[in-house]
Amino acid sequence: MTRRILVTAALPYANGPIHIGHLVEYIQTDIWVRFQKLRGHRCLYICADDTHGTAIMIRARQEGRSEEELIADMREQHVNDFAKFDVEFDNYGSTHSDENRELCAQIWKSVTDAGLVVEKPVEQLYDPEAQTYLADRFVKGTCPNCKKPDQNGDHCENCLSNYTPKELIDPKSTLSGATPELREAPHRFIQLEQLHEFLHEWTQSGEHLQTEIANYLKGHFLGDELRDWDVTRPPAYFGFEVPDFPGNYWYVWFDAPIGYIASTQQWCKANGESLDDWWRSPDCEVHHFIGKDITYFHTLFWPGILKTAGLSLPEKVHIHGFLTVDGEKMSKSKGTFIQASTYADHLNPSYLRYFFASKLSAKVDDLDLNLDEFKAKVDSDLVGKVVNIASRCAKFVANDQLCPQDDLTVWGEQEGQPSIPLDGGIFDRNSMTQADAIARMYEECDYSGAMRRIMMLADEANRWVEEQAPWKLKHDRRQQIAVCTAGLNLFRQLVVFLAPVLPRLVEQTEKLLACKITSWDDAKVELYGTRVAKYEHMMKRVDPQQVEKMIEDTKEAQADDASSDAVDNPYNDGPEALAAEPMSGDECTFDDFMKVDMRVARVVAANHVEGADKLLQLTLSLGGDETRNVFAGIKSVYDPEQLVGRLVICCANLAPRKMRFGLSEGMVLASGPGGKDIFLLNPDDGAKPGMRVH
RNA sequence: GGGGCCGUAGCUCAAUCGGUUAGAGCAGCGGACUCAUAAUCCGUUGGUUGCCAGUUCGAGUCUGGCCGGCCCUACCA
Repeated sequence: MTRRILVTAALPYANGPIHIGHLVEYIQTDIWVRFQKLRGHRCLYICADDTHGTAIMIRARQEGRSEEELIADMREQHVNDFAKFDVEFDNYGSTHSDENRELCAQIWKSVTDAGLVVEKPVEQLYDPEAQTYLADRFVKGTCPNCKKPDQNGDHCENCLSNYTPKELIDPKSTLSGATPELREAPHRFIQLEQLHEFLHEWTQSGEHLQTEIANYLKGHFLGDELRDWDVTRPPAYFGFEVPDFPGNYWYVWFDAPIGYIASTQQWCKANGESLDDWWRSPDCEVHHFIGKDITYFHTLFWPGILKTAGLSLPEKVHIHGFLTVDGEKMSKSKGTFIQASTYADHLNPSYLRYFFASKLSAKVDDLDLNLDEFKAKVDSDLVGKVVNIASRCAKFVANDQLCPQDDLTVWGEQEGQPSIPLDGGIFDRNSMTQADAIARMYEECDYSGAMRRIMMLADEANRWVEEQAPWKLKHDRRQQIAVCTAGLNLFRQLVVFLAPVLPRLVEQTEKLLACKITSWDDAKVELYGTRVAKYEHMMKRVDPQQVEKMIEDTKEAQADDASSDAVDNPYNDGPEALAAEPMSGDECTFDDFMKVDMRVARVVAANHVEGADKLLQLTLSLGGDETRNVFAGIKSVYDPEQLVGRLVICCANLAPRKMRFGLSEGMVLASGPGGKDIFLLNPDDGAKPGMRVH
């Protein structure tokens, strides 16, 4: 039965380039779509740029051009990047389109008519210079709790306390530097709670979501009343004006998912199809692929809206984890924030498609890109196993033809004895049992399982070629061609299995064997008699130098990005630390400095403090009988045992301070923002306790 | 602080409903081969399934606790 399937990947925000983290999703989705198409289903891959919101507005202002210019530019970049990785959309739209404006209006009307919309006043900080309301992340000020300056609008990195931006002392807008004012404006909300029962049922039915996601929603949201969702913003805002609420705009998250439908609409117009066949038909399955960060929107808010508007609910929301590089979150300062274009400048995109496929499962787990593993996997699996089969067979039949069907059969010695296939039945076994098993894994998004199985088959094929040793059959040309024909058929079968992942390998194979691959069932049909082209390498091993260059380029791009006037230094230290804690403007006189008496000290005892979360109690020796009892907030990083005996720097004449746990008679010098990042200062070898620091 | 997910060989991952002696690939080690891109093939080393208890005829799998890691969230979800 032919299915009708509409597939979306999340809309990338038009505020930055595509990086390899994004690509996990677009490649995962692309593989699934290519698989469905290969199976003969009608399948659309729909995506678009997400273009609205304050961030785009601000950026356009900073660049001195219109939002439209900015997003047009960005869209072109995104489309180029995706194309480099063979991510093939049926339509790539934009949320800033006429189609989307109309659909937003229609859906808004449905939601309003259903009685889900209410208006409530909202107090928010307003930047009078930039003339816009400020989201928390656009406000900085002094923490009301610990008085630390330059903290974020909603929480303090120093004392970890939380507050609202209006509690901040001396708040400043990060957009203009102006002091924001507290203003009130009406917002429209969607009362999701009215859909509670439906959402509970839909999310918990076990059909539409991975179990861990269903559990998460149940534990986190569905146990309580669902909060009203604030879906409009007062000016200035870049977005669509709400028709029945003049001067106000839909919040970007209202119109973004509707962009899926708008982009489909564009495709329908271009192809003479009806939108209702894709979004209002029980015969069409809608599948969303998203990252776990936007779970809430796609599993509660979005189904609620679709249900209310009478549109198709997703058959499935496929949620994946984040990409880490070498086990850690991608980080600009570590040079692991690799952009798609930077990767494509140096390495073959097929490598990444295969690597991701080999690591993706149907679970929400994060997936790690370890560059050593990346090289090992690509070299071993793709070059050593799969491509190798072609490489070792094709040259014996180059510019010749594959043998006829009869030559692939080994007849019994005597009349009446059964015949067996030359390959011992490998091809038939694969097409009868393996093809379906692998297809099931693709369908269930268990790509890693599929890749594992395909590699097993590649091993088997290599073993068979080894046994047959076509290179030893020079005396028997006919047999040599027959063996190579069987080998190349095994190879081609594997290429069909890998076709969703490696479209370029498909093209190369089509050229080599002069026969198109258009369907999954091509894996079940052997090829005879076609002409074989001269063999050329289909894929090279990963060049470590290129990997190296990619990382270097990434670091450079980051450095350019961070500070254009930075002094040339080879260490690539990022500006983040300084930015997080700007330098004091006040000058310190020599006398001021001399007032602080810093000494080398040895930790002679260190203990946990009962009842204290962050403190350790240290006994410092300044040599002789001179000791200091000091409480230091370094428990999160240091164990008492590892501290005893080591040298530290302490401020010896700090006024003693009574603390809850006792008297602290000094301060141990350390650096870092706190939390897991605390670094004790220590003197070089040779220093003696009691020495003064000048 | 609240919640979720995870922990299996050096690395990446399997293991159906709880069911035989926990399996693969890579890396390592020993050999073979030389058609193939230092590719391939054969053999082999390697695990107290994070720890402790419980349920069971039987636990990697179920329950409780502990340890460790990751993530979300902390009233714009």
